[in-house]
Amino acid sequence: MNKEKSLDKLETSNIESVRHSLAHLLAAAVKEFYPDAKATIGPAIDNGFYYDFEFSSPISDKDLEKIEEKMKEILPSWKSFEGGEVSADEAREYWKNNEYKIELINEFEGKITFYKSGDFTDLCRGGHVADPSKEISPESFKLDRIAGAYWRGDEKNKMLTRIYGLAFESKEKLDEYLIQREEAEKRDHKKLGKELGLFTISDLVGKGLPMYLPKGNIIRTELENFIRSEKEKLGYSFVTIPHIAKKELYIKSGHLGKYGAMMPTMKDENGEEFVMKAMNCPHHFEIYNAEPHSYRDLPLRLAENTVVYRNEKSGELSGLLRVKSLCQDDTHHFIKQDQIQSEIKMILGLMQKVYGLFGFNDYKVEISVRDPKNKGKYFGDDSVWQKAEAILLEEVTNWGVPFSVEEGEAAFYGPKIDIKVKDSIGREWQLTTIQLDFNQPENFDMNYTGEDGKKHRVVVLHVAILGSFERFMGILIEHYAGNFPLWLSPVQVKVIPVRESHNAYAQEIYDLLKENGVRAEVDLADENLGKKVRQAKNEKIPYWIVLGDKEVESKEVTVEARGNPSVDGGEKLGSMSASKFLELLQKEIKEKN
RNA sequence: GCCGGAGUAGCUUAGUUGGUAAAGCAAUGCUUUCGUAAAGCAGAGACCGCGAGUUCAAUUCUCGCCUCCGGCUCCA
Repeated sequence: MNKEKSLDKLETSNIESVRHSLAHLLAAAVKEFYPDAKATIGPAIDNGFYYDFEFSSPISDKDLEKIEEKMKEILPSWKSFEGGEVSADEAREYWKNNEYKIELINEFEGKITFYKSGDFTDLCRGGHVADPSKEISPESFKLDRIAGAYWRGDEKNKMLTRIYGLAFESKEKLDEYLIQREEAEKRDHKKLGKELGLFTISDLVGKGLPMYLPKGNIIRTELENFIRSEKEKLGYSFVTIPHIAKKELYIKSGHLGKYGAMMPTMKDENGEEFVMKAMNCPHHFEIYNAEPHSYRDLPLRLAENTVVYRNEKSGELSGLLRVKSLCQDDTHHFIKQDQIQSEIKMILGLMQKVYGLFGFNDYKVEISVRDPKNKGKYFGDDSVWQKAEAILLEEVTNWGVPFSVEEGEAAFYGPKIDIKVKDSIGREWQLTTIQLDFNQPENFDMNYTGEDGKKHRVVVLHVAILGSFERFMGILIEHYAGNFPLWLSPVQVKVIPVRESHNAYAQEIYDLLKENGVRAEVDLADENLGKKVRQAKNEKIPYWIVLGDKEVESKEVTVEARGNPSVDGGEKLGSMSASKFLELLQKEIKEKN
């Protein structure tokens, strides 16, 4: 066991060396075609490597093929990586035409090292394979795509051209990855959303403004009802707010100063400026302040499923995952300081219940804390922060899941717990967020009367469990590959008569299902059974019932289930009375599994 | 916003070295009445993303714009 583990580790570090070595090879090949291209940096990444260049004229995808061929041509001549150390002056002289390398050299403290393979020398701290010609198979890597990337990741800097490559231990692993990626793309929520009639985005309405089609709206409504009822069980109070507010509200909250560019504004006939809400906190604060509060009222949890509007950078918008209008399952918890811990425990409990129900196992937990080197940019005193961070840490530790602590990622008003889930092509999206806020209670002067009869400051928790219905649904579509569990399925049962003469019985069964709250459809089309079954399967409907002479005579229904969607053919459940089937459906819908 | 790619019937795609477009599926009509992943036939359906320019002629070439995809940056 131990031995295996250490072997794995060795392999991992070896593949990193391979990927890093390939980045050098890529730069060498690029230099062959574009001698004046400036190579900047080129690290190994998860599935391969990349290298950023400044080209004097743009290159495109079509150029990748020849560069890849050149890499394969050079590879056999690379028998080693020879490293060495140089002085800063020598290094500056060698890379005198490359301002990017010069910038790096000027920043280096300590040794400056370079590595040479074949005719190509690069500034590099090391980590290569000993003999590329022997240790790298030309079949195990492939240039993937081309992209723009700012120098040092800063949008104020010049945009460079990044070439991404894929690299694995073997050709087989590379092929496997490519097939996997292809499979993942099939469950893309944008593609399935269209195929299954879930949502649409109209150019005329505007980009980033998705609209739910009837079937998608069923899923959304079910999600909304679900999260509402879970919150109501825990004693949350639901409220409703308007979607615009006077500019002054956001000046007071500080949002306008910080995020004004992302908040659409409008003027009324008197010239008064209103802002479309991009967050709900200030409205909920005003609801809190509408009445005096006693310590006996706390925790007070104001919840709402409500749409916010955010002007995102246009290149960022993507299907349901990044949009301009999104409905949050937002909650603001108004609590006493000594309730922070129990409240977070409760919220994490709710979150685990929700994630568990959907079978989300592949998520990342982050605790975002202050940047310890820059405490000044956060609100509140040290002791409260330390306490708050300790509580988050303790609660997440108790939970027992792996997590990372992200320094400097806290909100200016407090630390937070963020949960990120991957989409079908591996990108991470934040869903749940739990934020501890000591700033806005001061700002909005939010108080309660304590046992001692004196005024005390409340603490606010900003919480969204699903995050936004849009993003959650996007992730859910990909997670289930469109095969939603029964309770979420837009169409739960399709009634399929074998021949026209069975239509009346089919209609009768359909009516029965509808009357009992089952979302059913009846397929009366003039088509053969095979085609109707095929359609039901393509529509990813969980159950369909086939009705022919046999069923009409026995007064039963023959039930088939979608079963395991990855294998052909449904799962035949046999014949039963309609009432028995209805009972099974209602049980499954209720249990939501 | 920036870099690269793309936009042809509802969908998936073909095509034109410049002469306004082809197919399958879907939809419609007729035939067929069928027991488990696509029955047959027919007609219809396209300002070839939008706007300019070049040309006798532009879906095709050039420019601008819009939208989408991947990436960068950002993300209360």
